[in-house]
Amino acid sequence: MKIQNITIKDIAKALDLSYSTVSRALKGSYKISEPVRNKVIAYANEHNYRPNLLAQSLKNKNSRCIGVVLCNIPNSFFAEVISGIESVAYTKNYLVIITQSHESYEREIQALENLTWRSIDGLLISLSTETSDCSHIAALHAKGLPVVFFDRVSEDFKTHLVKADNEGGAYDLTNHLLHQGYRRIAQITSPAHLSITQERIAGYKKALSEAGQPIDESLIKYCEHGGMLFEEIETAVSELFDSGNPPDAIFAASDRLTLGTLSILKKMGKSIPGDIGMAGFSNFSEPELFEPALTTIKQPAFEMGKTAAELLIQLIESKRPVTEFEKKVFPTELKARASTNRKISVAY
Amino acid sequence: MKIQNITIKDIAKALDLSYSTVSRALKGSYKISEPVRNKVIAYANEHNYRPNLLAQSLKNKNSRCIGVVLCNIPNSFFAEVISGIESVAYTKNYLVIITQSHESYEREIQALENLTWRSIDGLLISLSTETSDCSHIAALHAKGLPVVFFDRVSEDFKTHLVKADNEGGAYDLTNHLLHQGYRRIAQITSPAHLSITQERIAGYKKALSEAGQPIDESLIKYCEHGGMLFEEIETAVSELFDSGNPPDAIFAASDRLTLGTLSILKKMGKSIPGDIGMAGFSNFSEPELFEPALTTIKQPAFEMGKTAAELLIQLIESKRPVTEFEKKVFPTELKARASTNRKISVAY
DNA sequence: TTGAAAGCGTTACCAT
DNA sequence: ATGGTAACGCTTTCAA
Repeated sequence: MKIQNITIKDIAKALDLSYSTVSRALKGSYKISEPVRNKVIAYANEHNYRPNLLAQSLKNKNSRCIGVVLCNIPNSFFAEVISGIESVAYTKNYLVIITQSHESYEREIQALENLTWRSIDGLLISLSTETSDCSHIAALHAKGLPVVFFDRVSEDFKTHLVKADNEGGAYDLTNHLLHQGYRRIAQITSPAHLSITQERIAGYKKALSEAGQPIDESLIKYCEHGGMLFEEIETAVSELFDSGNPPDAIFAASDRLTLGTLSILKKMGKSIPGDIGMAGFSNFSEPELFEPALTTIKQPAFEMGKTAAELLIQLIESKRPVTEFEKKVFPTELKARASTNRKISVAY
Repeated sequence: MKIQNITIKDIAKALDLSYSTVSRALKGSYKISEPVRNKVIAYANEHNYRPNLLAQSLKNKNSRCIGVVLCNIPNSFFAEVISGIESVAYTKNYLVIITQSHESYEREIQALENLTWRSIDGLLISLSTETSDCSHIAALHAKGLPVVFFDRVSEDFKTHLVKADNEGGAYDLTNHLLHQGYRRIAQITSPAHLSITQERIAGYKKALSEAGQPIDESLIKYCEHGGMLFEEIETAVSELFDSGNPPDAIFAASDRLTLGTLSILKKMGKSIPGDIGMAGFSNFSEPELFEPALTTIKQPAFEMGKTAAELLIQLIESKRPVTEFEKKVFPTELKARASTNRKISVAY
C-alpha cells in the first residue's frame, strides 16, 4: 500500500468543479470568485491536500532539485557547506541531492550524468583534485543549466563563484609564521592546477616577498591526490626533512593535509612548535584541543554554502538570462595557537 | 533553455514504431523481436536516450528516493553515516534526500512532512533528542512507508533497526576506566528517553555492578539537548565538581558531549588523566592528536549507514510484505589512549 | 509481435 | 469566472 494523497481531481469531484478551476483557486489566480476560492482552499486544507511534485515537475519541466558535487561528505569543511546549502534550500523549498566525487575526475563525471538524468534545476560544484578540464561542466552550462562554483572554482566559463579568500588566508598565515620568527616555511598543498592551490601559493609567496625572504620552490610540496593517500603526505614530509636544508615551519593547505601532516610530525617525534612550527587551513571543529593547540586558517564554510545556494536559486528563478556574474570572496580567519608559538619552548 | 533529452516518442517517430514497442524494447521485454529490439537499443544508445525519471515515477508511483532524517550533518558520526548511505544508494540507483532535525521534535515533524510530500519510497531515521513519541513516524509506517531506524531507534513499532552495541561499548569503556583505577566514574549523557542513553547507562551500570562498585545516580548527568547548548554541559560538569564528592573520571556519551566536556575540563585547568580521567563515545577522525590523546568508543558509522540503506532498499523492493525484522547491532571499538592512562602522571 | 489508447496529477490554452 | 481538454513522458492493458 502506497501513501496516497488527495488530488485535484478528488477536490473537483467533491466540490463539483472542474480540474482547472480547482487548480487556479489553489494557485491564488485572481480569475476565481472569492466564494469558490475559499471553498476550494477550505476543502484542500481540511483534507490535507499537497500538490504532487512529480506531476508538477513533469508538467513544468523543473524539478525543484539542486545537485551538489563535492569530494566527500565527512570532510568537516564540506559537511558544513552542505549544512549551509541545506538551510537555504529548505526555506526556498528546494531539494538537495549530494553526490561525492571522492577526488576522482571519473566519478565527478559519473555524478554529473546521474544528476542531470535526475533533472536538476541547478548545480553547485567544487571540483575534484583530478579535474583540470571543465568541459563536462561547460557543456551542461551551455545547454542552459545554471551552475555555481564554490571552493575549488574554475574560470573556464562565466558564472557565479563562491570562494574563500585563499590568497589572503595564506598571506595572513605566512605572515604570522614570519612574525613568530620562522624563516624556512614549507607549504604542503594540493595539485597545482586547482584554483585554491594557486591562490594559497600566491598568498604565501606574497608574504615571503614582502618580508624580503627568498622563495624556495623546493619547499612547496604538491600532493596529487590532495592527501587522499596518506603516503603522499608522508613522502612530502620526509622529502622536506631529508633535503639538506629542512624547513622550520610547515603550512598545510587543506583540512586533510593539516591533520595528516600533524599526525606524521608527531609520529616522527618532532617537537611542535620547538623543532618545527605547524599550521594549516582547517575547519576541524576543535583545533584548540589538539596537542599542541593548532594554529588554523578557517573558512566560513556554512556561509559559503548558504551564499552558493542563494546565488544558484537566484539564477534558477531569474526570468531573464543572467549575464552579470558575481565572485563572492569570503574572508578567512586566522587563529594563532600554540603550534606556531615559539615563545613557549624556544628562547630566542 | 532547458536540457532536453530525447524521449520515447522521438525514437518511435524516427524508427516508425509505436511508443509502446519502443518502451518494451528498452525494458527488455521478451515479446519484441530481436531485430526491432536491437534497432531501438542502438538508436537509443546513439542518441543517448535516458528515461525521464519524473514521468516514470509519476506513472509507477515510486520515486526511487530515500529520505534521511538525522540531527545534523556536520556531526562526524552522521557525516560518515550519510557517506555509507550514499554509497549504497548510488549503486542501487536511489537518490538520497537528507534533512536535519537539529535535535528538535518540531523540525523532525516538518522534515517528515517535507519528505513524504516529496514522495519518498522509504525512510531512514535517527530520532532527535527531543523525540520521545514516535506516532508521527508510526503513522507513515502504517500507511505503508518502509522505515528503518538507525542509531537512535524506537521499538514503538516493528521494523528493521540498525544500531551500535551501545551497551557493550559503555560496558567496555567503564571497565577500562575501572582497570585504570578510577572509581567514581561519572557519565554525561543525552536525555533519558533515548534508546542510546538507556543502553549506554545500562552498560555502565553493568560494569560497575560486576566490579562490585556502588551506583551513584548523582554521577549521571543528562543533557536535555544532547549538548546542543554548551551551557548544559558546563552545568553538568560543574555540578559534578561542586558536589561534595566529585568524580575521578568522566565518560561522555556522544561526540558533542565528549568534545564539550574535554574542552570544559581543559578550561578549568584540570589535569587529564591525573586529576580526572576522560573518555567518551566519539567518531572524531583524529582523537589521538588531542591533548591528551583521547580514549574513545568509536561506532562503525559508515557500515551502519550502508547496512541501514541496504535494509531499507530491500524493504522497498520486496514483493511481499515483510514481517520478519532484523536488529543489526554493530560492535563498537574501544581505543585506549592517554586521557585515561593514569600511569602517565600518577604513581599508584 | 506490435499498435492504440488510457492514465498517473498537473497546468494552460481555448472556449464559453 | 469557469469548464473542457490536451499535453508533459512513461507504462500497461487490451486489441489486432
